[in-house]
Amino acid sequence: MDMKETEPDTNTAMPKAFDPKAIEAGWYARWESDGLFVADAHSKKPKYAICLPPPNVTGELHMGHALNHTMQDIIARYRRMAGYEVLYLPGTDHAAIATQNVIEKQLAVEGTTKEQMGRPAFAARVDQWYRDVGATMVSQDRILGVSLDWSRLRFTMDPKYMRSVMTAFVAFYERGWIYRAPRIVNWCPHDLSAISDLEVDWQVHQDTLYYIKYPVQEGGEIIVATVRPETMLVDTGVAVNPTDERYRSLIGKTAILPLVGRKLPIVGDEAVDKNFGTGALKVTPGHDAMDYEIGQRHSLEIINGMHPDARMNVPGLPYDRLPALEARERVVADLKAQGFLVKQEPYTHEVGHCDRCHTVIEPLISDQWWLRMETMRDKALAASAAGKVRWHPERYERTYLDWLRGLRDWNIGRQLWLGHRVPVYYCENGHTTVSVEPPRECAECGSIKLTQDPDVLDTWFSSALWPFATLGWPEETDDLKAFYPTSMNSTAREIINLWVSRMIMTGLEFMGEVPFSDVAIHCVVQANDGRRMSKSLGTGVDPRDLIDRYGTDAVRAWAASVAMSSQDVRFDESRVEGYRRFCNKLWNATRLVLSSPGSPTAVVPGTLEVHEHLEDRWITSRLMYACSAVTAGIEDFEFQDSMAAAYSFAWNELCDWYLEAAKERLRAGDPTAQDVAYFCLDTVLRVLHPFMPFLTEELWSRTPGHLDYLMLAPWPEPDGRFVDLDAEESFGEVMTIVEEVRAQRQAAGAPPRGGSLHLDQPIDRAVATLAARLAWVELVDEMEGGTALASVPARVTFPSGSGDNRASEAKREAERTRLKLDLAKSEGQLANPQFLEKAPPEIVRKLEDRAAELRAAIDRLE
RNA sequence: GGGCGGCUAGCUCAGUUGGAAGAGCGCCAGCUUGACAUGCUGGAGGUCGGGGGUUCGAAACCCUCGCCGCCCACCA
Repeated sequence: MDMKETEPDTNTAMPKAFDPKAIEAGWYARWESDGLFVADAHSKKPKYAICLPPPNVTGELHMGHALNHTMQDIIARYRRMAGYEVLYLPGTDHAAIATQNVIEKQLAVEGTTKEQMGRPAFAARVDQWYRDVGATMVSQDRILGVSLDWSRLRFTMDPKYMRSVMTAFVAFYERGWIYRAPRIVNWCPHDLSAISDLEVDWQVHQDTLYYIKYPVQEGGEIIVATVRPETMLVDTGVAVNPTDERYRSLIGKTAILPLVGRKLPIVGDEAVDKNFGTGALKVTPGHDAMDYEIGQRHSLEIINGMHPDARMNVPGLPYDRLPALEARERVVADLKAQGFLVKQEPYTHEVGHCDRCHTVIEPLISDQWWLRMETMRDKALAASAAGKVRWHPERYERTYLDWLRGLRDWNIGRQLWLGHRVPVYYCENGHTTVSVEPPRECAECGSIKLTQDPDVLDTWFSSALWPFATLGWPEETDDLKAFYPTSMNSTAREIINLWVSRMIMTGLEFMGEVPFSDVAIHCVVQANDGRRMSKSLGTGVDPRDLIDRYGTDAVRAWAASVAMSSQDVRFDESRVEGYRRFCNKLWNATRLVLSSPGSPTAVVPGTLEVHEHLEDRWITSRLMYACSAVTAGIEDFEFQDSMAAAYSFAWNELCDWYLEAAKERLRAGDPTAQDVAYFCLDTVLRVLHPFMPFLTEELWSRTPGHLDYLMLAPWPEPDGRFVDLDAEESFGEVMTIVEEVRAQRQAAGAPPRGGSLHLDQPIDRAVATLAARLAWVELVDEMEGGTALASVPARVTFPSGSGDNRASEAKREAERTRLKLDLAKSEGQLANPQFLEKAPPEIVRKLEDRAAELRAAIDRLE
């Protein structure tokens, strides 16, 4: 924007328009350098703690971060103002598998691979990345105005944090919950690692279902169906449902595997679905989880038919070392040639992909580290039953509990190049030593020739410890004592099970208490066409672009207004723009009040008597309402309600009505008007500060008597003395009259100001004078003709057009029709005896009042 | 396969115990009104996804169907 447009006004020294860029960085730097974000573990105040969900150090702040960090910062700032000692702790996550993939992609662009670089060079590259990108992500939260305690910045690969991770591993190991065992796992052929069930991304595939004939040794044949014919090469059985009449006689017989010749026992197993395919299942225990279990039940042989890179491992067969898909084609061709392929049909199903590199997952047998979850699961279930964790919205508690109830052992080992190495050491004599610090010698035989297990831990293993590892656990630090359990956690619903559930379990296990009492799940922002926001689809919106164009406060206000409002929301830029206008509106409202002459009489706004003027009584009453509504919205995690209440108060009540009503008094330096205006501004800036920290701090600093920070100002408590329902009712009448006169004026084509209002019957004098003033008409004692109003017994005339031209008459006619229609509806309902009998009396009375008003209005118009 | 959420004005969304349908944007008309044209004023626009039911009364509660989206799940 051209700065010339915003030249200072001589009266106020405030530019005409709010320019976010001019103030944001300055305020953040001042808050930070004055230590306003730093928590004091020794404070006597009640504590409120939030550990920022550590963003993966894989890139940049996205929309999810913007929503989540805004939400948390709203709460952190609110709690500080409300008298709490707030710890809002930042950090980042090394995100082993995700980071490895990001860096591998960069290497590919550079024409190299991590294998070519070797481990040490790759590790150095990763360290450099963590330093650079970690710094970038920190700066992004500063731009967002997030009041994080940077003195306590944590990283999951920090030496202290690693010690926490090792301690947890050893503790689990010593409880006997960690074990190593071969099982079917989700194997990613690209990352050459196992991943957990939760890291598998299921995608719909259009595939082919092949029906293959297996001859039976004792005579006849059995036909099986499969989408992965290449796996038949390592089939070790055929299964049918024991209740299936078609196949019952075959159980116990032997099938001959085509192309291979292996003898396959035919077994009966309940797991087989009679209605799928032919009802007969080829059993491949080495490459399918269900087959593995069937195999276990019937002691079938397990053959591993695949190398880690998804090439076939079938020595002696022509398919050996072929990639799975090529092998599939060859197998199908050979089956067809030899007459074993009965038929093939299109088949739609879901196929697991690695959620980080999107490679198709191959289920295969692998020796892995497992963590038993039973005890922790039971403690977590008990904690929920005891109401220790409140979910917002509540329905997500069930999502969490359902998953928890079906929980199985967690595969915590990964075969990646980066991450926390498993603290397990082997000696040359085959002994195992598990210890937090690298041991000097074998615990059993004293051998000093030790090698560490090559596996690293699942990233989520370390994230699971976040709420207490960041506070120093296992040391009994002051922070840990002061701030654990923390108060709230908020995140995206997709990691409820991956992360939130595991924090609850480890928190209960190691700290004996749930890690936080509230969990808030924010919505997902979709692209404006309803698709997922993603960089690769080109549907992403970068929060920094928005901040650039609309300012941080507008983006935060928007984030607050959508984050908890529903499950998903489509991105609508016009809403962000709307909040930018709101910022500007507040800016100019402040400018108006500041331009009133003299200095405010009241040192503390809101301390003068406000009885004299109706508008003063009204706006202060509305202020109390708005103030309570904003507070309730934050307390209830319904930030959209807070924003709506503050917005409509500030714009539709304070600016549209109060400032218009009090403008002349302000210009005249009326102390009460100034007091009320400053009171409203002061309060609304306070309650908006958590949502729009920069603008509110700037405006507050410009209003008289504010040398300190708004950020440190107390949260306003509604004062019952200002609640004035009579004033609200009277002012409501003013608004009705003013709006009707305005409408009549426009219908008459009259100029914006001028004209007369005559009361045919007396009404409240204060209402009449205020209404006349706001409607720009003169209250007169005598009047000939004129246009009758429906809302009050009064007539109005305007300078030119005099209120009786055709447009005006048409409008009056339409109004009469509408009123009559309404009256007919009301009377109809009042004529219904069942309504009179069964509806609550106050509802009946309300309707009667309304009918009476309608009749009066119709009379006036006729 | 199970579960959850959504379907309200042209668009994006509010509507908390059932008691006269709302906002922002867009649209139309009028305003260089001494805070703001990032503004002000007036206005048009909705049988609240379809169909049943409960009730004096349903956008809201129940049933059912239809789309859209998400989560969970070892049916080849």
